[in-house]
Amino acid sequence: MAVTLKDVAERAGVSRSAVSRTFTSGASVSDKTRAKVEKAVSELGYSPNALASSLTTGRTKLIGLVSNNFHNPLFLEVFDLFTRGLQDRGLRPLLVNLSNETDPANSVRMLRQYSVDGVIVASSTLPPSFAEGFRNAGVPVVHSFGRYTTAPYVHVVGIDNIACGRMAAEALMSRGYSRLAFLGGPEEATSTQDRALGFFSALAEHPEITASVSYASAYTFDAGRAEMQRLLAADPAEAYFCGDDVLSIGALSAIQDAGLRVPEDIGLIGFNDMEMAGWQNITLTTIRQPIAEIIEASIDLVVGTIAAPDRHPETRLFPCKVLERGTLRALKNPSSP
Amino acid sequence: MAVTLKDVAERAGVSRSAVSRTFTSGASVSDKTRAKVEKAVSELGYSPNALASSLTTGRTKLIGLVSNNFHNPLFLEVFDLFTRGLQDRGLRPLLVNLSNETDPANSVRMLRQYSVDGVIVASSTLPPSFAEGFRNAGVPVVHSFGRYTTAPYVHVVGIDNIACGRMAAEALMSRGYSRLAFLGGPEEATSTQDRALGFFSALAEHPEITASVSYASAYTFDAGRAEMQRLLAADPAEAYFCGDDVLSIGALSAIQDAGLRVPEDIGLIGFNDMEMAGWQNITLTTIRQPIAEIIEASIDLVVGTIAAPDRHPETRLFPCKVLERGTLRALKNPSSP
DNA sequence: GGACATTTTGCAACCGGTTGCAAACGCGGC
DNA sequence: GCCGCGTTTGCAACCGGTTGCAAAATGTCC
Repeated sequence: MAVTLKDVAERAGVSRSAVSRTFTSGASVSDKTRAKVEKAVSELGYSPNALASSLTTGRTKLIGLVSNNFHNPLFLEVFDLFTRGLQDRGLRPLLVNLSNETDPANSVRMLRQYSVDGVIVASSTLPPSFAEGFRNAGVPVVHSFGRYTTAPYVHVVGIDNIACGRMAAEALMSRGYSRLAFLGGPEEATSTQDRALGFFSALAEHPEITASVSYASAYTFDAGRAEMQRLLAADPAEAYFCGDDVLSIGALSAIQDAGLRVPEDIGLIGFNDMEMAGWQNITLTTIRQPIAEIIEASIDLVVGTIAAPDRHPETRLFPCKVLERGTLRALKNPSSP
Repeated sequence: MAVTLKDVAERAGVSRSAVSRTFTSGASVSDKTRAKVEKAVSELGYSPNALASSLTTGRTKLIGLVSNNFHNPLFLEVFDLFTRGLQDRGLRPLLVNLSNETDPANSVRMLRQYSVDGVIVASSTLPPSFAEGFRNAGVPVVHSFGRYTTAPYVHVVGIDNIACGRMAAEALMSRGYSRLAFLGGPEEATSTQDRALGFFSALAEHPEITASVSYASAYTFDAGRAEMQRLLAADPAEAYFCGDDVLSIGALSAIQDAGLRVPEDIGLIGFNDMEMAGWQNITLTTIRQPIAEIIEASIDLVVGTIAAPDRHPETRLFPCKVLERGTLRALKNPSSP
């Protein structure tokens, strides 16, 4: 059915090796045979079987793209960038959805069966041990959107969540809010832990500022809204740093429904800068995570590690910045008290 | 480096065939050798190379998942369902992002090089010819979210956009709106064309109802908002059927910013029912597209066609229904005029 | 214990490519 | 025409599995 190397060779009247060599760059083929082969190839519509060749070359150009984040709109952008970035380098993403999978070993086994050249774990909620599973199996791996560690065991690309927490605290203080709060995602998410850490460490130097903390049950609209409703019923703070944009939008809707004005009555700063945060019916002030750079670096790292497997694990963190929109008051004039 | 069949065979003291057979169901192996093999397997940590076996079996269990829809949040749900559905059947999605690719032939070639068992084209904006490219190459293919045709050349799974357009028109009329309009997506999208067709055909029987039409430049928030602003500046209709939820939300924001009330001043019905449509700050009345069923059927069809390649191309359309939320007035009592 | 049917096993060929190696070739110089 | 050199070519082995086939082992029945 499918046309193979042998068919082409026979048609062109050359050996199979000759055909193979016309397809591998750097091999020695005379112009004459190359021409014969190319003629036969186009007549027959041949294209080489990548999987068969991977058997001998040991390279499949398959990259496992593993994630458990199929509910955060930000990740649609992430998948878009990953797939295009990989394609541009001639690599193919084999997508693995971890949503209903708890045992990393299964994914490791599966991806090894397909002898992927490398793996990208794209998730801020998976534990580092997950990516390490691949590393232990000898598969080049990068943990994207992962947590910073001083002694990394796998490549990590992401942001400094602690610094971001600090940045959020400073943004709120510099706008004159003094009763602050952190509304985190699930307490067990390392991203939430780190952001809380940074947030409160920045506040430590400002005893005049009060701050409280609470956690939504998930990085979702409903969880953010529910938690904010609970907070409003008690004693709400003046400004909130929310763990995530989706959460923020949920919180925002609760505040608006309560008849309070944003940013006059309550200020809000989100995290991620997903596309929707900029929509004119939301205009969420948020901290932008440079996902394009993170993804670019992740791909670079995985490609580099495929080429040099013994390469030292590396951590690359990218700076975030506050994106001014409509849910925080204007900056206080720094010269006035 | 990697442990192979041969290693296991030597360790277990049996032939390579014996090892292979313990892994293929239905093959005859004695309990004794199976035990020996399994012992060796677990000692060595062996797992069979799926790609090597695909060479002889002709099955890779790889499914090309092709899409150009990486900006509509609905498609994150779509990818989630597809990847999980495929995984549950032991299939692996090889994701192809068509966003910067115009020539279908490239994708066809690439997916054939990886000898995928089948392809799912998930897009409402790609022309039928795209999916046909795979069919012509002898690859089982299903066009998900595709357009209905009476003489299908490939499997198509989706909805009846014409019926949906009609449904939207009826929803608006039954709520007492009489100056209607269709605000479509890009005019060249077949989904938009069909919905317009249905919409206006339902209106044809009601001369007392007036209706106009316009098109946003894309299925995006900004495009919806911009087009609605333009409409508001002229002579806006009383109720709009929008081509898509994202578009609707853009339009909604324009209406609200203009100080008009929804649904009192202007009614709005969207399309798709993406997660966000149900958020309490949106509460968009919309027509729900049963994506879970569509995806389930798509996977069934591609699996079925892999098993029986000569199977006749089939079209499966699923019914949509209006989802009552907050952007249309309440139903008019049918007994009153 | 022997004849026969049934199961289990290993051999060897094959899937579609790649690649080391040695033979064949082409070419310039004598 | 012959020699020596660098290129090009085909052979054959190999990558990691599967599978048809015949031989070997096992089981059954008398």
